Amino acid sequence: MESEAIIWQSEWKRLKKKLHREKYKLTPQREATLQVLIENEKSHLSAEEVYLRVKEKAPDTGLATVYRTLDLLSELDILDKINFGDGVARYEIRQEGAKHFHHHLICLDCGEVNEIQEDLLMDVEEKVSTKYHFLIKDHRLIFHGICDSCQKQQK
Amino acid sequence: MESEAIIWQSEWKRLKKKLHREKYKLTPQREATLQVLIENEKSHLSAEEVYLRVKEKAPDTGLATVYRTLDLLSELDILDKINFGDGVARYEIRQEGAKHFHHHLICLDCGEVNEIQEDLLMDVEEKVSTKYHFLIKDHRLIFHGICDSCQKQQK
DNA sequence: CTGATTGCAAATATTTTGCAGGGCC
DNA sequence: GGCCCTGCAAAATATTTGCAATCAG
Repeated sequence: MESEAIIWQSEWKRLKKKLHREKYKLTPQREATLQVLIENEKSHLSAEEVYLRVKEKAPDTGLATVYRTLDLLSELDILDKINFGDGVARYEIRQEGAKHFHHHLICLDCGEVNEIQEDLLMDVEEKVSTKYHFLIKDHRLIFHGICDSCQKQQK
Repeated sequence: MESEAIIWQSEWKRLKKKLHREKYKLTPQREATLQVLIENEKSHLSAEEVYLRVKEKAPDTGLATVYRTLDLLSELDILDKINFGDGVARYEIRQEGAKHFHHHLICLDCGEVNEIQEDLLMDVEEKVSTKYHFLIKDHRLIFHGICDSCQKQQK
């Protein structure tokens, strides 16, 4: 789809600019890592998985560098580092626009992770920050349960 | 406080019964682990931290056993295993009554973890399960931000 | 008694760090 | 040249597993 290519390009430019602005170099390894993350926007890749895909594009890349890059990109808020509780950190490109939150539905049956894109927590955040005087910067909301298709299969 | 002792005792009995019902043996190691978890209900201990406290009560306990016990107790829904994203699993006694949820406020400054006890997500869960046909079993909600006292210090 | 449970040590898994070398400005 | 960045190997951290010995029921 052409429009996807365009979106992809503008996303790409935005991120390159951001790196540049922060005085970090755009090395082939970082480029490959960013590409992988953009291409797998919905996949919640682990560091190891990112590494394997990066190696396809830039075979000499070391695992340590991938870790360092993922760290760096998280620092810059280009990535979100998430932890679903399985002991592996996962990474995904942060959506543009600070308040564009999304949440995760994890199926206890098939293990699939789905995203939902609404910000459901406006009211809740309001309540929490007033009541507990807590200045909210970010939130993580994960639902564990049974996904639609697994429910159907169980019948 | 006398009432605390009574609460503690009834909690203790309930858990012993649960283990027995499921045909698991109540070994000194498991007893010590449970005690530690009850005594530190609010502390979000890591496996290592549980281990250190268990050793005070039962010095010959091995770390592997603590891991195995924590796993077992999580299986039985006696504990919740939580992951705040720092690479360490943490454990806490599950409150009696399935729907007594609580959430966590993590301060990005001092690292303190506070709990809030309301169930804020009734409406949100309603929305999600209808809209995505997702059968919710549990949820995790974590807020990252700046706690009250750190906000004051920054002024 | 007998299988469940344990401690210990070794194995895994994940992530971080030290360091010497390479490349960009 | 100076410094950022890299790969590699080793270290650090967190957790799991194999196995012979032990213990709870």
